[in-house]
Amino acid sequence: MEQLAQFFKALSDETRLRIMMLLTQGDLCVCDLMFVLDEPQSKVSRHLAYLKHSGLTNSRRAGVWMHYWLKEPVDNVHRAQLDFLRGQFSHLPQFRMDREKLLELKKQGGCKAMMKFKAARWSKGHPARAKHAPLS
Amino acid sequence: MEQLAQFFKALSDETRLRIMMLLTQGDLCVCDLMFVLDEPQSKVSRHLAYLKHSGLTNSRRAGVWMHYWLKEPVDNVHRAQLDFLRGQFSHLPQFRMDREKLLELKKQGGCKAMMKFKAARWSKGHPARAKHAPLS
DNA sequence: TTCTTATATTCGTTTATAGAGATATATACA
DNA sequence: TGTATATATCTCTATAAACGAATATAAGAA
Repeated sequence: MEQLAQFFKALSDETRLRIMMLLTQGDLCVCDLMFVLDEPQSKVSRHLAYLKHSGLTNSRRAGVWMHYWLKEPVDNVHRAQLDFLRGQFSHLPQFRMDREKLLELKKQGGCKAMMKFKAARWSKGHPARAKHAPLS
Repeated sequence: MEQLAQFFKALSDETRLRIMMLLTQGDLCVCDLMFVLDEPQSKVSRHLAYLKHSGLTNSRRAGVWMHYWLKEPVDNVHRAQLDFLRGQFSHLPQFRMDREKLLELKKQGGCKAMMKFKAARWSKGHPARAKHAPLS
């Protein structure tokens, strides 16, 4: 029962819910998620760590990138949980929008290309990066 | 999505999970739950209030007793949530034990009779009630 | 009215969680 | 060696939850 409660707790945060629904589409790296969720890196990373500790995801390093994906179910309860997520809620507006944004991202070359784009924008004076902008 | 996250949060506590599973058996009063869960009154009452605020239960006063039951689903998401609970987890050991204890309670005359029994025990010196015991 | 009972709510404390921003780590590349 | 990048972790702050104990409320009985 503790694991069931922990599963529910892991899904009780909207950011983690969105992450889990996105991971039903396949494995993703942190910057994919940063882009789709439009949330800061430390936030995304923290929630990914939470999901991993809850036994819902696995991760693997691929060079500089960390890839996360849904762990294979370890028992019938776990399997029922994942089926529930996948089957019942994918039509909710937020999840649908997230999926579309992810699709668009992939179409444009994935997060690698997108990060370059953002970096370019930021170097032109994005306030959160101003201190890293060229001095002249 | 907020309501989905709230549903998960409501079920992320083991006491509330046990209460929800017990309510799938029919409506119950607070003292039924105190007996089955073996938890103090304020704790049971607090979690019942939480479930009600989360939109998962309804309640009705019947004399001195408050009865709680599962709210009828208000939409398809809600219905899926309840089906999920009912369908997948009733075999887990804790829930099974709780159900058996509830059955036993009902067989013995319900919480009304049981409270009398406990009161009798307590008046003989149960530490938690010692201050209410007769002085001589 | 007063007493008892079933339940709700408040109080004080403790622990958990979420967040932003800063810093640390690990890999790749020059 | 650096240096840049992707990610993880830490620090600090704020808010939410959970708990037991105590108190309040509401209904019934005496």
